Amino acid sequence: MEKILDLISNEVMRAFKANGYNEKYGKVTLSNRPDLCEYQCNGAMAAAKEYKCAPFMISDKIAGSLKDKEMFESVESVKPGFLNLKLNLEYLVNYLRGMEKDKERLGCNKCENPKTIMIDYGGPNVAKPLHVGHLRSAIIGESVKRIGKFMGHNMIGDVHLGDWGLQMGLIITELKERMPELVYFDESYNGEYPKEPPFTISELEEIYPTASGKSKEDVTYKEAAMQATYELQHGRKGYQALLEHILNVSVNDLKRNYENLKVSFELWKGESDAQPYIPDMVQKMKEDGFAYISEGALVVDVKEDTDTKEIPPCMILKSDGASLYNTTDLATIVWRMRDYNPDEIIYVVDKRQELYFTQVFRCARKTGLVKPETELKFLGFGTMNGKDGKPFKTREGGVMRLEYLVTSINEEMYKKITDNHTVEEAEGQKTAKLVALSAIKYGDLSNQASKDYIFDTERFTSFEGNTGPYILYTIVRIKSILKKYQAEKTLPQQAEILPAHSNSEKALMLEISKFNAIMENAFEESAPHKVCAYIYDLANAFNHFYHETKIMAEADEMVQAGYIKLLELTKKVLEICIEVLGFEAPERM
RNA sequence: GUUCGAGUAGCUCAGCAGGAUAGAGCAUUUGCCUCCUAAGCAAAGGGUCGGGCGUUCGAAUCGCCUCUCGAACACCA
Repeated sequence: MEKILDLISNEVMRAFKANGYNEKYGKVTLSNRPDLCEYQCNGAMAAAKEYKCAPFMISDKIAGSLKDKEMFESVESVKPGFLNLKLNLEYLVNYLRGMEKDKERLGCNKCENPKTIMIDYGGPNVAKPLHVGHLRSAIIGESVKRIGKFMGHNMIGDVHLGDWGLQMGLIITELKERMPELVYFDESYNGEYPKEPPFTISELEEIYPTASGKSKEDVTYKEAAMQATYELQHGRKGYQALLEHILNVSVNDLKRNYENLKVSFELWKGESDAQPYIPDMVQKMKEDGFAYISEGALVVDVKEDTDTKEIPPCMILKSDGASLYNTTDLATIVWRMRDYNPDEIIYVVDKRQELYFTQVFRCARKTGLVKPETELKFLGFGTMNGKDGKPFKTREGGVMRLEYLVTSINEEMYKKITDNHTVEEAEGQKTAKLVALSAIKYGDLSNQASKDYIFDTERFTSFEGNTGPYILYTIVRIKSILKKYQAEKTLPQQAEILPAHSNSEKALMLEISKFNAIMENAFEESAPHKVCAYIYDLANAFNHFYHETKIMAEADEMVQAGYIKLLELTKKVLEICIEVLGFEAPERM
């Protein structure tokens, strides 16, 4: 369906044109004076300059020719030159009926030209637990992906594991010290390696920090780790078998953690998957004359004439010939283009890496790794801070494990729920998990991704105001009425949404009608927070209506049935929205 | 130092292709459960939109200057 704002704009633009003015002045916006009107057009004041006359002369004329249009309930021309518009009830109701008919998408058209978009939003390291630093990337990336999918794009999420480099060597070295008898360390061994990993995830999570600590103090240990890394990367069989185990154990655990957050990835690729592409890529950059030696390192110039600041060259190989993060990221682009040929790649990464990614993107473009029209988008997010405004830490000052954070909020939530109601243990736990997740995700997503934000556990778990739980509560209220209605009667065949009986009902309808425009805009700007702001408004509008309207007590069957239809539509809109945000509502709470 | 970002109510944040009285939530104060879940609704107080200058009929929004804070600035990822 066409967006309602466009339909209105088109009508007003036609009126401008019909009166001999440039139609561009007919653009309509949402009213910022809801007490006066629902939509407004300020074009007359801008047009006054061009046509050298008083603004209200123009707005009067336009109002005159719009007055009889069935779209509007009222059109007023006000003082300097505002056009204040109110939508006709029938017109609005018809629009909602149209939305309702489109059961899956509620009138939100899929995009005309679906794109293949890869989205890189994980970045967890193998053998290290997820910590709060991984939260934003996961939450924002997942939501952007879901919004894209809803709009009809082919979205491919890639976790992009940190599974390459010294950390692997460190783990192997530590394992060797602890269990030198393992066959993986026997170079003469030729048989099959055991299927069972020689460690559990919790052992692995302890091994890495231990090894990392040792390597900082003990030079020999570090050298051993570097040697192990080298041998691993050059095909030592036993080590590669160990790497398999490390990956499997670690990835299983990561998947479990991400599942708890309702985050999933289409691809579980890692930095190691990019390594095979490096030699050819580097070779080609040299042959094509892009890469040259500067201060010993192999670099590609990426500065442009329009730069307002110095953009250092993109380094491809260190002066010792080793590859680095840039190399891996560029090589990752190589396989992504080769295997998926995406129209766009989105990186959901800490915003502090912006300059770095500017270099990588420019280098990829300049050296022809991507097509000229391939979009490389940096979606930087800000830091998650504690209540003191400084980066989020545990009470002891360490990095908080994500699992711990989630569990503690789950428990907090369970307490609140059981304080308020008596619920069965199992249902209470399940509800607590859903509500907790909404608190965490909404708390994050309702902020603009690019800004730092304060993760205030108390605020997020207090459930008042603009929070995830408030949204869920609204949905639960609707579900509750619908259930009650269904228990008592069946919806008449001819039931339809009827023209609003009150201001609050119309206000609710107006909110609902914005749905497709919001989704489209949220996708275009990769901005989940717009969806949050929308459902908050929608939930407010509903609660206002709910408070004024006794739905179950309504005597007129058809009026009541109309309310039920409106409630169903409201619920669907809310549910689609929280679905793209990445959480869901319980039946009761 | 250079560049980028931020500065809006006591606190956390919206608003920023210029528009009519700058909006929410929390906190504070006050009403509303014989009535579909009060995790709700209604209402009050609270602001020189960091400061200055400019463009404009009109600026939180655009331009310039300035102050404060944060971040980034080639061999880390």
